[in-house]
Amino acid sequence: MQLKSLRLLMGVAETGSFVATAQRLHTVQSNVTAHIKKLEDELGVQLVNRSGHVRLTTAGMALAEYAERMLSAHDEAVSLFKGDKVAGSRLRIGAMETTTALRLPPILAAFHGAYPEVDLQLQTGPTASLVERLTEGLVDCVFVAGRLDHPHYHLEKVFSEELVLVSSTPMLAMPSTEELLTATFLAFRQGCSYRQRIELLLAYCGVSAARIFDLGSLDAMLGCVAAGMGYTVLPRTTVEAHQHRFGIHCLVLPAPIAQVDTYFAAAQPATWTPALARFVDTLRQVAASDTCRSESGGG
Amino acid sequence: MQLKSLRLLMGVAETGSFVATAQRLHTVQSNVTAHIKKLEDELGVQLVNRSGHVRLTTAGMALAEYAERMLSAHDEAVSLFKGDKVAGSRLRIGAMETTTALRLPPILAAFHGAYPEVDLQLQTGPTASLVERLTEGLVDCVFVAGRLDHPHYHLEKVFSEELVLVSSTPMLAMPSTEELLTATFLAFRQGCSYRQRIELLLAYCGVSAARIFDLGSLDAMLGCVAAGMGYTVLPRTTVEAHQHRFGIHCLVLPAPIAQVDTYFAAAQPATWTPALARFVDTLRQVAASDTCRSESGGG
DNA sequence: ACCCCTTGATCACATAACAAGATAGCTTAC
DNA sequence: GTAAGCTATCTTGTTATGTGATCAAGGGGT
Repeated sequence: MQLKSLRLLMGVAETGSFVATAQRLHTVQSNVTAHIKKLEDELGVQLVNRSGHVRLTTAGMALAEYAERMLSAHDEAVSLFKGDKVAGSRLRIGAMETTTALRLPPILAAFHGAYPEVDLQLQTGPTASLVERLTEGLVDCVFVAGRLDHPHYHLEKVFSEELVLVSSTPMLAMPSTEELLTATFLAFRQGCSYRQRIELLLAYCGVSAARIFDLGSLDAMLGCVAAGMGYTVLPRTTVEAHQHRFGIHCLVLPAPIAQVDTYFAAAQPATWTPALARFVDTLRQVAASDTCRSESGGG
Repeated sequence: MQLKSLRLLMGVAETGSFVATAQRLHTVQSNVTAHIKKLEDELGVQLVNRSGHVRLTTAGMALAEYAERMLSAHDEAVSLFKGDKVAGSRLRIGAMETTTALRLPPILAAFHGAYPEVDLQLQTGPTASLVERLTEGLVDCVFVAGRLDHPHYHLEKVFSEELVLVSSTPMLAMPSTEELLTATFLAFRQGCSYRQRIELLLAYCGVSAARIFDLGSLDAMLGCVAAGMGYTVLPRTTVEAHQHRFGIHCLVLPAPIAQVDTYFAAAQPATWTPALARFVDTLRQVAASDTCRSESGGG
C-alpha cells in the first residue's frame, strides 16, 4: 500500500471522478485506475463503485478513514520539516541554573513570542548531567559551561561572562587569605558552575575551604551581599545591571578565573528540526543584541 | 515518502543497527541505507546519527512519532481487510420495522455474540427510504420487502413470510365485505410493508377504505386482536409462536397476498468489508436454522 | 430512438525506482 | 595493531510506475 494510492483514493472519493482526480493530482487517468486497482487487488476488496456514478463502496469508505489518518500524519510530518510551520514541534532545552536564571529568559521570551506553537520544555542541571542527557537524546540542545569534549557535536560560544567578586564594601585588591578563610560566600544551589568558580577562586588564593551558602535567587544573593553577609561571584554585566538597587561593589577577578564561557551544544545542524533551527536563530539574534548592549552600556 | 521507508526507520530506531533492521525486515543492509538516505534527502534533515552507535537524531525521533501514527493506521487498515479481526469495524444495517421487530433480534444477537467488536448501527424505515439510503451509501445493507429494481446490487431472499389474517374468533373464510368495511385493522406504524398488505387485502376484497390503527408493538397488536378489537395481518410463524398466549385464530390468505418475501440487499460481495461478509454469513446461518425450525414446527 | 460526448479500462512502451550483492571505508574492541 | 563488525557506495538485473493511445460503456440532449 502506498500513500500515493491513498491520496488518489481520497481524490476519487471527493471528486467522484477518475479524470478529475487525475487532473487535480497532476497525473493521468490511467494512473488513477492503476493505483486504485492495485489497492483493490492488495486488499482483495472492491473500493470504488464504477457502475453508474463513481463512488466509494462501503469498504472504500472504511479504508478512507484510515487513509485520512495516514495522510494527515504524513502531511503534518512533511510540513514539520519542509513547511514554514513549526506547529506541533517540541523543543527540549537543557541549561545550567545560572544560565537559566540570567541569560535564558529574554531568549525564551523572544522565541516563544515568535513561535508560540512550539512546545518548550526546559530542564536544568549541572553541565555533566546536561551533556549526558544530550547524548542520550533526552534533550535537543544544552547550554553548558566550557567546551564539550564529545566530538560530533555542534558547539557555539554564546555567552562570555566576566566574573567579578561582589561585596558590600569597595575593594581594591583580593581580600586577604585570613579574610577569605572566615568569610561566607553566597552561591546558587549545588551543581552551579559559578559555585565551582568560587571554589576555584578560593583555591587560587590558597584557601581550601570556606563557608558557601546556597541561595535560590539572584535578588536574594545580591541583597544578602549588600547587607554585608558575605561575598559572591557573578557576571560583571549582571552586577552592573543591579548595582543601582543594591549598595554593592565589585572587583575584577584574574582572567583565567573570571572568564566563563557558556556554550550552546546540540547535534550537527543537519539533524536539527526546524524548531531547533529557529531557536538557534533566535539565540544568535538575542546574544548579538545583548553583546551590543552590554558593550555600549559597559563603556 | 514511503511507508516502507518509515518501517525501516522504525526498525533502525528499535534495533540501533542497519544490519539488524535489514534482517528483521527481510531485506539487505544496502536497502536500509538507501531508504533512510532517501527519507533524509526528501526532508532535508539527517534522521539517523551514524557516528559512533547508530541512533535516531532529534529530527529522526520527531519523524518517528508521525511514522508511528502512519504505520499503525496502515496496519489497522490492512488487518481490517486481510486479518481475521473485525475490530473497529462499523456495520450500518437498514431494515423495515417489521423485520426489525420480528426477524432481526436473533440475527443481531448471534452476530454481536460472535463479533462484539463490531459497531452495529441499526436504522429502520420503509423500503423506499431504505433503498435510497443504501444507494447513497448511508447504510451498508438493508432488509427490504420485494426485489430491488436497482441493478448492480446483491440481492438475497432471506425470509419468506406467509401472512395470515388474525382474529379473536375462528374463521373458515374471508370475512364478508360488509364486515371488512366496518372492521378495524391493527398494524405497525406508517410505512410498514405489512400495512400495505392489509390495504392490498382490502382492495382484493373490494374494500377501498377501512380503519387502520397503528400500534407500536407486536404484543400490543396481538393483545388487542385477542380482545376483539379487530383484525391484523401477520406472518403465520409469528402468530403460531404467540398463539398459546393469546386467544387468537388465523386464516390463510390467498397466495399472492400472503406471500411476503424479505430480501437482503447490499452492494456486490466484492465490495463487502469483512464485517459485512461475516454478517451475511451469520444471517444465512440463522435464516437456515429458522427455516428448519419453522418447517418442522409448522408440519 | 439516435447520436455524441464523457468516462473508465486496457494495452504497449519508455522510464524510473528498487532490491540484492560485492566492495570499500570507517569505527570499535580486544 | 589487528580483526571484526558496521555502514556507504557502486553495479546490475528486475520490478514498478507513469504516460499516451485506443476501446467499450453509459448518460444526456436533440
